[in-house]
Amino acid sequence: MDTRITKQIQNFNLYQIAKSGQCFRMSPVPGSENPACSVISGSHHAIVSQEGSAVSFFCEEKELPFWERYFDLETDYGRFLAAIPGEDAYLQAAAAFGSGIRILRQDLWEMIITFVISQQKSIPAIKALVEALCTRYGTQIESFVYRFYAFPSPEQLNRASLEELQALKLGYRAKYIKKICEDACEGLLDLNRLPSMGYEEAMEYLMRFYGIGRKVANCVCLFGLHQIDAFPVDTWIRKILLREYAPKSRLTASVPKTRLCDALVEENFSRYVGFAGVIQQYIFYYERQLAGRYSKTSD
DNA sequence: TGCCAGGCTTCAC
DNA sequence: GTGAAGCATGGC
Repeated sequence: MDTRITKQIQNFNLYQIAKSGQCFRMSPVPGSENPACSVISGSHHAIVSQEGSAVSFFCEEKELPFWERYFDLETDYGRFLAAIPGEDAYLQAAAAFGSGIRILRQDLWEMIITFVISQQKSIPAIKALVEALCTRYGTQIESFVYRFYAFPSPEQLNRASLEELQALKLGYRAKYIKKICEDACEGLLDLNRLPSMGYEEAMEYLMRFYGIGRKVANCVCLFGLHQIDAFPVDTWIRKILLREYAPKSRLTASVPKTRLCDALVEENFSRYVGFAGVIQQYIFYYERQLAGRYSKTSD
């Protein structure tokens, strides 16, 4: 039994969420009246549309609680926006620009594989590879609207040989994914343990696995475990830190840029206890959207 | 052709 | 412990 529920939600923008680079299976529905997106997470599917603060969820009735949790509807994001100090003009502008972003509560396993894939890839390329994995190894599901492929389980994905993964053009990431699948199937990577861990413990645990470094582990923590103190530093965030937060004297000093970025995150963003990851998403989205205005690199 | 993309592992020092 | 090199692929 499918249903349509409309809710009034503040600080929610479907378009911004879809473009925020945290999810890769959320796509605009062509020809829809209001901005509408098809969203797939794990083996769940919904159509979500928005008109002003009215957000409508089209899904099977029993799935509604899943999507309420997925979009983190219980959290007051206005509180985070209000906590940004006026003296940080860049952050003020970024937060105002992306004030409808939410940190999605996504599937842990899907986040691990997706962000291993994300290394040195553009967002459109990541989407294409994730979709290829789902189509090739995921279970086909008849939704209330159409057919789609669920994200493959560890067991399903582990059926792929290294050669098959390489054939999907995963490049050097293929061997990482193969090993992580083996570890997950053998219980070495215990997906049930991670949700009960704190941020530091989860980071340390995730980084033990082949192909998961600090940035990927942070993304998994933020988007798969809802550890919203996680602050992933990728090439875009690094660019912002060095341009907006590093005085010239520190740029010319002989301190390696990676170390400087660590210090800049600590000095400028550690104050946002309990929502640093939200702040990170604001600046990531802002930077990418502004870059997209001047080039076609942004999807 | 060269650079860049939600980086990581390996290796030399 | 640290920094550079090498890694696959596609888009611009």
